[in-house]
Amino acid sequence: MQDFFEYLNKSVDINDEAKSFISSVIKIRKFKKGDVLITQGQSEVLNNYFVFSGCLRSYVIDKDGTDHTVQFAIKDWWISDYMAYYGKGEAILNVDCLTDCIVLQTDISSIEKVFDRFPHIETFHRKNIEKSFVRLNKRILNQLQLNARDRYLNFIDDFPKMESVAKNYHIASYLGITKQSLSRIRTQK
Amino acid sequence: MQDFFEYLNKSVDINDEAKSFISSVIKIRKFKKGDVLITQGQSEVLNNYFVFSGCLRSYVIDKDGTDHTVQFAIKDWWISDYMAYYGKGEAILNVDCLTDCIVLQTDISSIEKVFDRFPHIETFHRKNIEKSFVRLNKRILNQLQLNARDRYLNFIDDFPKMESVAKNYHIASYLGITKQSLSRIRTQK
DNA sequence: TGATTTTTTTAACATATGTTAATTTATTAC
DNA sequence: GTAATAAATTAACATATGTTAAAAAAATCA
Repeated sequence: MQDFFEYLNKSVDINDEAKSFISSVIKIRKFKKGDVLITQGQSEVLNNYFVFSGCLRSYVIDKDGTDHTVQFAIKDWWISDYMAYYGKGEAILNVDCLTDCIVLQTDISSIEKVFDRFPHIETFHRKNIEKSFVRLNKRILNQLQLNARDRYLNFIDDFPKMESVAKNYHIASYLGITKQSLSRIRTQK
Repeated sequence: MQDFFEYLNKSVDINDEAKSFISSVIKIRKFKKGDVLITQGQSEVLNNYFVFSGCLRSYVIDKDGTDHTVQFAIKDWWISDYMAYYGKGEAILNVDCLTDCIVLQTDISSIEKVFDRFPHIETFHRKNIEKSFVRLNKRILNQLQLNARDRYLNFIDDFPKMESVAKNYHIASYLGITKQSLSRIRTQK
């Protein structure tokens, strides 16, 4: 929990009142490798997760059984199915643990209350989501202009730690190629 | 200008003080078809544009001269190079007019002041960007799991008006395919 | 440690999409 | 309205990536 306030404190002043209010609405949860936090098709997604340790992944399994990775998350990252969480529909994605994980669980209605009471925390969040938006813009651009090999090189550059924790086929699924193609790329690197 | 307050008023209460402050920091601008608002490589991007009428496009031209479209914008949409605008670097994208346009021009420092003085407007913006974030998540997912034909069908579904105003090759460049491929898809639809 | 399961690699072949170039159609300018 | 220019289509061929299947390597487990 202290970890979380340290993370917040890097960018925003959190007084005791905010601390105690936040503490009262969040929850630390521990998961095992393979545990599932969100399942595609579930009626709603109310939680957003902040990662203390471990690695999680959000992805969809399509009608052919192929999976497509939207996001990985490690320490200090947030993860959820944001299409359902912000968009208020049923879950499109699965979120599960690639390793044992410790996460902080927030729920949307409490977080909105936090924003209401502490506008500077809303500002902090707003700037974070602006950054996330920028990251996605860059990813779209990558997807549009780079071939598989360059996307891969980019990926290991952007997420150097990811190669050791995610499987080959997880990364392939993030890049939008098959594991065989990634293997091809990897050997002739 | 009145149009803009109507747009805001749909989602947020704007009192006279807010109105006059906002009026003092925004600017209506008219552009001709082909006019350029942002050029890739320019040292910074300080403006975000709200469209009253017409159609604009943001895109990058890569080293081979191929262009890749990030976004189209029509009435009531915002457009800029958000990687540079929020990310504070040099412009990665071009933004120009596909038709004659009337836009409202905002600049980032003034908008931050608006947010400071009127927190409910920041909330409004925050929710908007959450929605944009959701849209990009969906686009990533489309790009990962659909073939060119399905992406195209999706596109005309999402942006039914776009086909009449954007060129074939603009749409192709948004979908991540060549104009020839789109032509192929279109005829055998 | 050895057996089983999972993951990665390899290879032959298939397919979607890209490339080049020519032709047709539509748009713009005089 | 005609000429000039821009855009869209078509076709032959090229290439990146997908598919299927098998083999090799690595990880897990009893």
